[in-house]
Amino acid sequence: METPARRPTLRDVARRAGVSTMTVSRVLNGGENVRPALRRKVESAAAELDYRRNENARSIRPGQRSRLVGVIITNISNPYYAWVMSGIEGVIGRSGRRILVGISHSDVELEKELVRDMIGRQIEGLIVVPSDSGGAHLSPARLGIPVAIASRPLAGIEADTVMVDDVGGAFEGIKHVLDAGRRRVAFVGAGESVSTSVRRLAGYRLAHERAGVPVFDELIRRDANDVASAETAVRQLLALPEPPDAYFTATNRIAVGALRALQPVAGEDPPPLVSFDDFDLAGLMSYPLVIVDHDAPALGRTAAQMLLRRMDDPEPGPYVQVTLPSAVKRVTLKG
Amino acid sequence: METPARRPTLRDVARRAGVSTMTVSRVLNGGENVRPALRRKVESAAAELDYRRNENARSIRPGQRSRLVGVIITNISNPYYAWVMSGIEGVIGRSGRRILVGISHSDVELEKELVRDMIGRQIEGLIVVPSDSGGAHLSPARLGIPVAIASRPLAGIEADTVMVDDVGGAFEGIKHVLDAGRRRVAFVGAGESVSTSVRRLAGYRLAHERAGVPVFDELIRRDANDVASAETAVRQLLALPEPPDAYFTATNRIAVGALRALQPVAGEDPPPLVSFDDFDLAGLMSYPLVIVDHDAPALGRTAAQMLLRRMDDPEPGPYVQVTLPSAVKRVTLKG
DNA sequence: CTGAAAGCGCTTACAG
DNA sequence: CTGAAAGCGCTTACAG
Repeated sequence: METPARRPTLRDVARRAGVSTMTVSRVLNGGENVRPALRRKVESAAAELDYRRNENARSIRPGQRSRLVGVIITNISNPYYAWVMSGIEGVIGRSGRRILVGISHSDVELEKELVRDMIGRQIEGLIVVPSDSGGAHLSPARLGIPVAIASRPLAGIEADTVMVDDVGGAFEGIKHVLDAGRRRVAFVGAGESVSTSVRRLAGYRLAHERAGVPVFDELIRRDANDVASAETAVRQLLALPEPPDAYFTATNRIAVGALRALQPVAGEDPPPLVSFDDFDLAGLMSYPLVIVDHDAPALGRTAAQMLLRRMDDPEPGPYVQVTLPSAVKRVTLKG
Repeated sequence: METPARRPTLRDVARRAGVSTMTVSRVLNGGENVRPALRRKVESAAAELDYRRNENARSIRPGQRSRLVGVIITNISNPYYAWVMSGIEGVIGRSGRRILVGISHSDVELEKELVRDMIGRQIEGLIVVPSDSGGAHLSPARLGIPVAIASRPLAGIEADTVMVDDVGGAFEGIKHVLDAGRRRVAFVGAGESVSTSVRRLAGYRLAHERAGVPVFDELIRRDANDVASAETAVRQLLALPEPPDAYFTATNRIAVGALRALQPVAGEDPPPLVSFDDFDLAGLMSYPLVIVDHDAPALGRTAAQMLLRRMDDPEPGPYVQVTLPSAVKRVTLKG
């Protein structure tokens, strides 16, 4: 076993180079106003010791920025959020900042605790895919740092927000199957606490209203959150006396579950599936599909850009709300 | 515009509660040996100010732990790594620690920079899916903190390592199609720098050797890293004078690309596809598949557990190398 | 049970 | 160009 190996400090480097700590600090911060000879001495002393500045110590001085951004998402194992994260990381990483990541598992209490902890770690800004529609604990005014909200708008919170055109995308997708003559379109999504689902349901209703087609409550399932619960919900819809003649699924995970239930029993003219969000291999499925898609990495990139703008600019102006487009991307219905 | 809002400090709380900073510190650290009356005063002062301790300032004292773990992965948009991350997060989060995340994009220089930066931020431990097979910069002895390597073993590095039984899984999958009479099995994977691919190729060769079936170099493609490059490689294999009668793909992303090339031209008896890694909807594909699977979250969980053990135990003993099983999980070949 | 002093690793004025 | 002093927000001994 080696000894606990205290990490070298500024002072160690100074001692080794035979200069004051101030000179080392100057060299580390760009080396302005330091004689080249001294600078070289310091640089080689630092290299020999494998010295790495303690960023935490540095950042306790007021005015010093931590170069740390907090990102809280609800769920990392869902590929959709992984894509959002990828978009965030690209922008934040390129700005030379690091990411402190937290997973809320859609639990508001955990989300609050994550925020508090991150604030304690001196994040300069926060990007959140909120676990709920409420949330005064996410207010930038209260936290004292910029906040960008991704994916869902938050009631009564002043913060930059980016989301997807859920209503418009769902509307377009549903319209597609209504135009094709379908009259009993099922909605399979999550409950009222998931505001993307709420808005996609609004698009569903709107499309029916515009087309003058009645909505049947028995076809609306709001208890599907993942692959398994979606599969169950669709099986139950299939068992109705008068089953749906088309399906709308509010996320790609729900679409996967729905397909597991639908494909095995697909007959001559299977009820088409309208999926909000694309998924791998959608293009190879023999099952009739309408894919409503949007750009998940762009959601992350936009949130990150809004955050950086507000972090860098002391007078960034009023909060903005950006809605990214979502539209029917691919259709594999016959005819 | 509100004022820049200096965050409240220990001193602010002390002043408001009419006590010394020491008393506040004691209350914050559990409240042992503080008169209940004072403790309550401090607690309400802290609550009123919405005080949050500056963890960075706290952690500069020697002996104080940062409760921060670094995680570096090569790629976050690949669902496989998102699953690994999910496993890591579950274990680390439950231990009350936070995650500083870095994406190396398989770039060794960026990986080095990320490590250096994270060390500067006082991480207590590091989990890495390495971008390459080398890497003295990942040595725990050099870094002075525990390191857990996930997914690929690193030559000449003393560190806890967890990986998947690549050789065994590939062997079993290939054996399956050789037993079914296939004699020209293509290998589609990445190059020598991706050691999982290297080991899966070893399993491929071993299965051929054991079965006494020759390996044809023209059927081995090591230039597939993602969906698009895999699709291209398989198209070129299909154009060979004597095309393969089966395919092995080294990852699920490669499988998706291969399917895009194979399914549209599938005839009577399409060449079966052996995929290392499961993927969504594999169970619904009409294309003949052999799925070799392993537990990606378990890879992350195991790495995190190995790291925590070494972080908490000053004498954790010699480094361990854990190999998680991988086996044929599902077969949709006819007959 | 409570607090004044010293110090963690670094940087910001301020002298020279 | 260089460094001694003071201080960031916190905690660790040490007195009382």
